[in-house]
Amino acid sequence: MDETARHCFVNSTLDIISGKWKMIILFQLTDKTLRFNELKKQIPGITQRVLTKQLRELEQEDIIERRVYPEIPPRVEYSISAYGRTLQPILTLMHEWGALHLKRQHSVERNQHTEGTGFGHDGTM
Amino acid sequence: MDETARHCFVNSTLDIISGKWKMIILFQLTDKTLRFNELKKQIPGITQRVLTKQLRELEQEDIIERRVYPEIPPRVEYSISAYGRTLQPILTLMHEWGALHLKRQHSVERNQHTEGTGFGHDGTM
DNA sequence: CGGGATCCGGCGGGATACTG
DNA sequence: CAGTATCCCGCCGGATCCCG
Repeated sequence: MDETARHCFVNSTLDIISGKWKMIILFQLTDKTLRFNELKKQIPGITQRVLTKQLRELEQEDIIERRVYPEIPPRVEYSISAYGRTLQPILTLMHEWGALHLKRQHSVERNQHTEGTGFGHDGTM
Repeated sequence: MDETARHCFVNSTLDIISGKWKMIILFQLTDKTLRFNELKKQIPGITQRVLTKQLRELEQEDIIERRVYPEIPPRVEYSISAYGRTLQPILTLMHEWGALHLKRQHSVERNQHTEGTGFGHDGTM
């Protein structure tokens, strides 16, 4: 089970961070604690139902912490857990790679409509 | 566009490597070139249609290369591109984190059925 | 051999209304 | 305020058949 199923480990990580709004949620919570509606305001376009679901999934994996204050009206605060912070190196790498990738995509598009079929084959980025 | 949309870059990376069979495909191709049916044999459970689709998606992002030999019967070989190899640091990190995460999950399960409600709160993994 | 064409089910995500 | 409860839809992945 060494060479055989390495992709399983990668996929278990992917399962946790895959989700349309998970990344923006994690970024919002990296440096601050937020209440449910504060979080919702920071994420335009998301609905309560979906925000709740994504938060529950992250909470279930111990990536974030949910603290409920027994008050009226209710107050619920979300924050990143210590365990969740261990994801940061991965997210940093993915952030850098993604930025380069988008740049690369743009240059490819430019080449395609200026050269037609010609290719540089540089591949060195 | 610095603090605002970092998650977009991460998501652009996620979009590329997310896909039920992408990881196992990449691992199969890391150290060797494979023909279509060879690849299919190495990935039990996948269908031709889906394998073709995942390969096309990876090819479109320049992660893998597809070489067609104009022979009869046809021969098509797939291999990782130089650009695809730039993903390796990310995959390595995700592999390590995922392995630790699975271990952690197991210990949590053990604690839950031996202690019931008691929690160690160690969080130190 | 390496696909493409067609059909299909499940699930992630969304819109809306209601509630302790 | 911070959710649940319904209903709904698009898309990814799967099964099956056909083709140069």
